Amino acid sequence: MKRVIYHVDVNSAFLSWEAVYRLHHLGGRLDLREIPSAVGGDQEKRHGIILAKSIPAKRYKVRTGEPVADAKRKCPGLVLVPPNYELYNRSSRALLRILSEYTDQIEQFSIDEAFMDMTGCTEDPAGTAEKLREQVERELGFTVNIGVSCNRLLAKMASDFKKPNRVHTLWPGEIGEKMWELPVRDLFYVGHASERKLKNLGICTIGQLARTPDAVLYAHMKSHGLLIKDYANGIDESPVVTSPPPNKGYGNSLTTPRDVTDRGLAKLYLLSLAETVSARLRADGAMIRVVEVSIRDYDLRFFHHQRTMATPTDLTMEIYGEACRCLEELWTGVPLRHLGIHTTGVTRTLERQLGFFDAVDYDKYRRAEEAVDSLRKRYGQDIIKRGSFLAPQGKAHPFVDHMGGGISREKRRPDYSREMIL
DNA sequence: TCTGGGGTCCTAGGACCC
DNA sequence: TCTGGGGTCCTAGGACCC
Repeated sequence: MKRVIYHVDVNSAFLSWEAVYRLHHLGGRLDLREIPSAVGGDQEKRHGIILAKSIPAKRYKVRTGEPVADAKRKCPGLVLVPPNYELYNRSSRALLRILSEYTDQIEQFSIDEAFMDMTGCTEDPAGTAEKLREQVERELGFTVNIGVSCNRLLAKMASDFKKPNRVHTLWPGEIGEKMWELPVRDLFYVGHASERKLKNLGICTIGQLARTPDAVLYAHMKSHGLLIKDYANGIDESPVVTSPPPNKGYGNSLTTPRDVTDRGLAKLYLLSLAETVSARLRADGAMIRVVEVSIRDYDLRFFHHQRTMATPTDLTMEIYGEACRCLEELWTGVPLRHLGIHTTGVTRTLERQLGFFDAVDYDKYRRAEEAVDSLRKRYGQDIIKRGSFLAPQGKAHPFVDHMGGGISREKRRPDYSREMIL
């Protein structure tokens, strides 16, 4: 049977969701989608990047991921609104509910994108996609593009054609006419670095890439060159995966409101990060052996350093301790604007092998941290705070809420990264 | 008016073992 | 003493995605 795959992509997702919310719940008349506008982080907190923009803003060359300051320079009248991740999660779930009326073979690819395997579900793939597109607009008030083809790659490429509120097909027979003329940068998995290498080889369009000999691509780009050549020819056998694979790693990071030069403050940030990371590990029944600390300095230079532990752990204090040792070995004391903890080497067996010289009474600490987890789950993140996060006068420590979320690819899981534990 | 935060995968070199 | 080859693990760095 011929495969039928849809890729559903919410048009200007965060911005559309803000626009609909303001129209329906705040009784406003202004539709953010019709004026130059964007969702952006707080410049004061140094989170100032564009997370989504309206189509009118796009005409001013405002780009997702660029600094808010740059966007304002290009488009002085730009209306900026702060992000509201809770709203986006709700909107995303509402979309998924409608998609699930058409098939249960759904892969949520990010908060605003999903693949659907519609094989055997429709005699008229494009027509059914039109019905779905109309239903989303009618019931939810925002619009989607739907790409229709026989595999994920082509469906994804098709959904990126003319926007908004459109259905496009990209069957194998249409590749030459609809995809090969596009600049190579538009191809999935061709980023900045690949574009530059390809340009040096005289390859500017997807069609040129499709015809380049394997040996040339392998010599310059190794296996990635062969992957994108397959994509340029519309070749992709990957299945629609309905449940996300288990995490290979867990990490959190934050940009600090001011450069950090004080070791004590840096370690306090690490403790906060260790708490959020290890709470996610415990919630997932995962343990890790490798702790990595990453830093970005005032000059935006990036460094990281990792250590491997003898025994897997999910304890805040062990991860924090290892993170501190990483920081000591890594940091020369240059002012920092960003810190992160990433853990890898995941094990999912809950039994911990007790080392003979295990210094920590694991079970005792584990029970204590689990108790805090469940209190926070029931009564909110603020129910318990560490003493070290409180300033001497009993005032809260001058931290900001650092788990901002973002242009997230995160799948539906307990959403610890959104909440700040401080 | 300087550029967030969450991931995955690949490559390459060195250590270490057989 | 000098010569191998293959495998795994660890670490760092880079590229890509949303």
